[in-house]
Amino acid sequence: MIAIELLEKYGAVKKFYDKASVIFEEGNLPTHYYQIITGEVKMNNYNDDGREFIQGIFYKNQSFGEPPLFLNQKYPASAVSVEDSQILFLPKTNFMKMLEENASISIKIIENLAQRLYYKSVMAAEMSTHEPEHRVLKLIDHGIEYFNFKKDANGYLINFTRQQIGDLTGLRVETVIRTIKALEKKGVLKIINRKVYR
Amino acid sequence: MIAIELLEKYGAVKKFYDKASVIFEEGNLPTHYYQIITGEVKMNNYNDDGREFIQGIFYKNQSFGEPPLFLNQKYPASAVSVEDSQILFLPKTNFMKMLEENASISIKIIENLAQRLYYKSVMAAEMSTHEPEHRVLKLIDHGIEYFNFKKDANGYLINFTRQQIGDLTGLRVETVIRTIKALEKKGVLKIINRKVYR
DNA sequence: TGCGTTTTATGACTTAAATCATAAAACAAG
DNA sequence: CTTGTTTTATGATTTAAGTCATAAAACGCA
Repeated sequence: MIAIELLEKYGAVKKFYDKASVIFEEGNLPTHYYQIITGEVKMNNYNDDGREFIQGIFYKNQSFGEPPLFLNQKYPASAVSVEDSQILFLPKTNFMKMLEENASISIKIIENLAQRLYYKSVMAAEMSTHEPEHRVLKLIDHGIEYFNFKKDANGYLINFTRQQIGDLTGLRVETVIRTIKALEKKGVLKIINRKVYR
Repeated sequence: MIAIELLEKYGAVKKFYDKASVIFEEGNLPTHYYQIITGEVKMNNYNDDGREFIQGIFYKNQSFGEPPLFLNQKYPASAVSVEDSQILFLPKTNFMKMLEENASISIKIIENLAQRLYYKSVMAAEMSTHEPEHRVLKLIDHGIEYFNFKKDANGYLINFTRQQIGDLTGLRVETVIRTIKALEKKGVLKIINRKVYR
């Protein structure tokens, strides 16, 4: 997260997105730096037969879509708002200028990329094992650590739908539903009127 | 890649590793920055039933293992030499000092992390589709673009064993062998005395 | 408040990749 | 050169997750 005042100093502007609107699309070249003021954004792919894969979900104060911006490569995935969202836009050239003039920003960006790479590494290893229980549980535990899941008397409320868990882990909804039930039976998580707690 | 002279100026030292030796292990805390002078290094995990997953393979002039170094987190994978290798070691504190004093290094690190994140994103989407032909071909094409595959009259020589392709894509050797044969039959790659060309 | 959509749920069936077994060719080491 | 190991190879069988069908509960919005 970069301070909003600093971004605005370099010319960033706010834009509003209704739920389910496209912010940028897979295959396009990056033109801006994006940071979420309010709302929720997912980055996703669709494969040949229309199946969705969610690369990641981003919340308030998080940025997304930087890697291709730095590499001048096409976006490998699209960005879509999951909720009504307010996004800060900063044109690439201004963003680069800001980086040059504010050395301390670089280390923040490095840490942010490192964090995301860490997540991808862990999930890649999980996804290669093919064991649904592992995959789902790793995702949930990662979510607790890095997303804004709320804790209450029942534990952490996992703020994902079964479908989202499926799209994040490469599993089908039915498999996720059955896996979550199996994990409940094993006592590692709770289902309280359809909501998942850990 | 950071200039060797600069690294040495900050106190980096060379170490030699025989083929198949461990450079650091999953679960340990990072202490150094590592850069390959000669040789080849893989980063890998083993899951509960002993199955290997290769996070990535690194060659001459490439660095590896930075994300946990920046985050102060445990390594999510181990680093093992694939060939006899010469590795440059720079202690973390010196590395951080070097970063502070050489702003231009930061942007290189950012680009490097961005590149790796890009690869992980593409492979994650591929791996979620479950179609072996897709996965194998994406890996091969990525290898051509970013690894040191040599081109000759037959095309690019894919310098991976079937087992390595399996460990990088989450497929079993037998599946990789059959998939490569299928891809050959379709004419998208060639097998010339057991070696794969594209 | 009512209606369409999304989410969760369950059972039956199919299928593609994993597993198991076995072996030949190539390579590496002594 | 011999021997042990790794790599490539192929066929038979198993199995776990995907697919398909169907539906109830919950949610959202008009």
